[in-house]
Amino acid sequence: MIYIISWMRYSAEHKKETRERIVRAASRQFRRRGREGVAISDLMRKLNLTHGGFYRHFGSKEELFVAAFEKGLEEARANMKSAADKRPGSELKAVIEEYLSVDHCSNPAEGCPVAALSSEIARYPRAVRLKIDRARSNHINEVSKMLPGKTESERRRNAVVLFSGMAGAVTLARSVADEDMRKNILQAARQFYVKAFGN
Amino acid sequence: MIYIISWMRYSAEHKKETRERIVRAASRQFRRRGREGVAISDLMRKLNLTHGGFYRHFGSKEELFVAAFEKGLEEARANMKSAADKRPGSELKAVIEEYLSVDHCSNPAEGCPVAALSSEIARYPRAVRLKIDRARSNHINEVSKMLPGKTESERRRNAVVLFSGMAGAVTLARSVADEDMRKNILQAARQFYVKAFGN
DNA sequence: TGTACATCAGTGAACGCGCGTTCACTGATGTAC
DNA sequence: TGTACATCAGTGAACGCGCGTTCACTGATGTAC
Repeated sequence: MIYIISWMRYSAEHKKETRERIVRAASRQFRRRGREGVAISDLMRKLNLTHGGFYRHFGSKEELFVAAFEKGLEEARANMKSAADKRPGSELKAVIEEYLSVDHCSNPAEGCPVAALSSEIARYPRAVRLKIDRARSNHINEVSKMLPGKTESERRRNAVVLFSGMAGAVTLARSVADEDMRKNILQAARQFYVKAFGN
Repeated sequence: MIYIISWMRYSAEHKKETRERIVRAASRQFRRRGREGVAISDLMRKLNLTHGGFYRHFGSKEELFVAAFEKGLEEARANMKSAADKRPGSELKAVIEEYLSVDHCSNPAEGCPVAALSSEIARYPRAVRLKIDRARSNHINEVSKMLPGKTESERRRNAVVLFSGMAGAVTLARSVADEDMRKNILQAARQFYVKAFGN
């Protein structure tokens, strides 16, 4: 790692790549620990950088958060796509079962940023939330293509209901200490949403 | 307020009442601002007390949080009961519509603590989460009495799915900056959950 | 009944710590000449 | 082609602030005598 940095230092692509590395790491950390739980200096140290350089890439922690949230949505869509591709003919069912899996529940860092971060986003300044609105609207548009419904707006409504509901179930399960209870929550939700939406 | 304190000072009931006032205020503040967003000194100042006295009532902020969460669940049940009582014959429908109302969405401080706090609880130490498990299990027991289902465990599963799903919808709506979008989310969820569960 | 004393809720200064942000500095690079 | 210079990603000390927690102190109360 260190030698990669040193022979790449100051190359044309270098800054973009560093920024990218910061966003990727931040996206995972924020989903795992929440915004307050991630310190810029820890984040930079994990990338073999020091905290001072952060401000060559971002104006503030807030700006990083927004970029990280967007990156998280992209990753989430990629995960869904790979789950769907594995079960042609039951794509939506596959996505639901993957979203409500023990694996997704136990690994928030690689999971859906809406499930991990919505309740704190609700308390952020309006300017931040407006940027997140845009990223999320786009995400819903993409995701709603999988959903049943005659019109686009009906598919969007279905996507919002399904994904917010599943996010609620995963968030509740994550907050539960008892493992059996956690599994029961996920299983009950899986059964319900597959019946309500799954093909 | 101040003279109430002074003539009650050191009376037998006084300590219990002060503790109660702290829990009640904390419960609202935590739901509104999250755990990190509430400072002990601000909280005490609002009650015309100073921060030093806090530790005569609680061992730590964590201990207060657990008590505040329990108080929040009690308040949430009281709200549900009052919504249900207003519409005999459609109790569950009334509760669903109240939970997914713009009013509940706009007032987290007086709302459901599961919707407001679950995602941060997921990151708390296990000891805290175990205490919250107990309070929440009891809450689910109470709430599941309203739910359809032949057996108690079926009613509990339904309660978990319904309330986690609604909590997810309210949390998502709260995180959205655009007001129309927020209303659309709540309305779509209301329609869906009333159809799926409401009587 | 009156007085000395222990109790303890509440006060407010102080401590320690973490963290976002700033800033003077470094040194490798590309460019102007 | 070689040299002086501007650029700018990255460094690490320092600043300022907020906050949880501690602690010596206050003073009203109930109690022992």
